[in-house]
Amino acid sequence: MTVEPINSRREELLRIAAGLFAQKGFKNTTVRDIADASGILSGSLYHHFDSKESMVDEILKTFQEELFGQYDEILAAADLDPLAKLERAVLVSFEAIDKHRDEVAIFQNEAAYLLTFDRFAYLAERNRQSREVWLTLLQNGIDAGVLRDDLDLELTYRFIRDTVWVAVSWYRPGGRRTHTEIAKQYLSILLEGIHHA
Amino acid sequence: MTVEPINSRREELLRIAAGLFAQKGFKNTTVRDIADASGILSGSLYHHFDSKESMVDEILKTFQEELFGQYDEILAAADLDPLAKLERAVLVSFEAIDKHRDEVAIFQNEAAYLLTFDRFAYLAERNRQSREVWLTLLQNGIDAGVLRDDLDLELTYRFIRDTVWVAVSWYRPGGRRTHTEIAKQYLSILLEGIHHA
DNA sequence: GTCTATACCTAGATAGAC
DNA sequence: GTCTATCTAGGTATAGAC
Repeated sequence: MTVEPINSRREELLRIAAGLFAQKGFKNTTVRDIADASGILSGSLYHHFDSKESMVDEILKTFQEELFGQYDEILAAADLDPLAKLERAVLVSFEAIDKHRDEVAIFQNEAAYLLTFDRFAYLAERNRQSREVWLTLLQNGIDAGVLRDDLDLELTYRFIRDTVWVAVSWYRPGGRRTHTEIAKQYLSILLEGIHHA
Repeated sequence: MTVEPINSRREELLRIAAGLFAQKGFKNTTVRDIADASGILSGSLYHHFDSKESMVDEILKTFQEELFGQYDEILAAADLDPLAKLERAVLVSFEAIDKHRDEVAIFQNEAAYLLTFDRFAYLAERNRQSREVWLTLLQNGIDAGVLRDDLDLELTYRFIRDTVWVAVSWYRPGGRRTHTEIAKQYLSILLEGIHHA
């Protein structure tokens, strides 16, 4: 006996829209595309949503609340040392790429464009927050003496951020390697380098 | 005394278009945007170019010929050992980000979309070629014993490719660090890792 | 080489019937 | 909750005057 959530149709439509936004881009996905993929006509979409913008807004907000909640937990975890926290943050990010591929791709590819609209100003705040998280993790590692202190912190942060999220452009679930395996190889390169010891 | 090339107006228009394509995306840049930025009306653009597609086509082709020419030189260089070749390829790539920021950004952000048109099929060929270059450089390093042999080659290739090119999203000439400084820090992380020795 | 004027199409969105 | 029908804006591209 399944309890049918009151908004299941709405969520289904958002799931379909997210797939298209991720694949073709927000601007390049028409409301007719979304309607076609959903088996209805474009006009009918407006019974569920105000606009195309509202759809992508809801998709991103829901996803980001979950992700940043996880980062907060890691930062607050009393039982993890700085290195373990950094590793955990990378693992959690790859988990997000696995579980919420469309949402990550939309945020990666469309944020710059969406930021030109007032209603998406909160995306800039999320970017700041993300920077805070990684910089804190790195600085704690340096202070504890486990991370190199001769590197430019800002560059290192960008290096990590970019390598993690850009993986969404090629990662596919069910591929040769699980997201955990990929995360571990990434961490190995990031921490130890590819130079032979 | 300057020799005015016969096509300078055409190149000027392409330069302006490239800036807009890089900043706003190909689809999201209208021919009216390009005309406005050039101080002419949209209809006048068609005196110089067949279509918007032709413009981006010419921008990408010109850039890629130069870049892949440089990679070929590195691969063929008899006086460089495997590690030096890898370093040189990274440096050349960051140089491209500095000198041809718009073109790199367009290739990074728009290739997936453009590939849906037949006329841009050559972009897939360039991707294959790029993969060949990095895989060869890495394999040569492993064979020579200077690079770790316990990593997934394909993942390592993607790691390098992504970290290098994604820098175009934040690098700005005249910033705190030159492209050469950035390339060297990147190489330091890539080769030695961020873990304290 | 650029402008004027415009054809033609596709986009997001709305109103009211069912 | 979906369909029919349609409005309006804005997009690419063209033709011919200047």
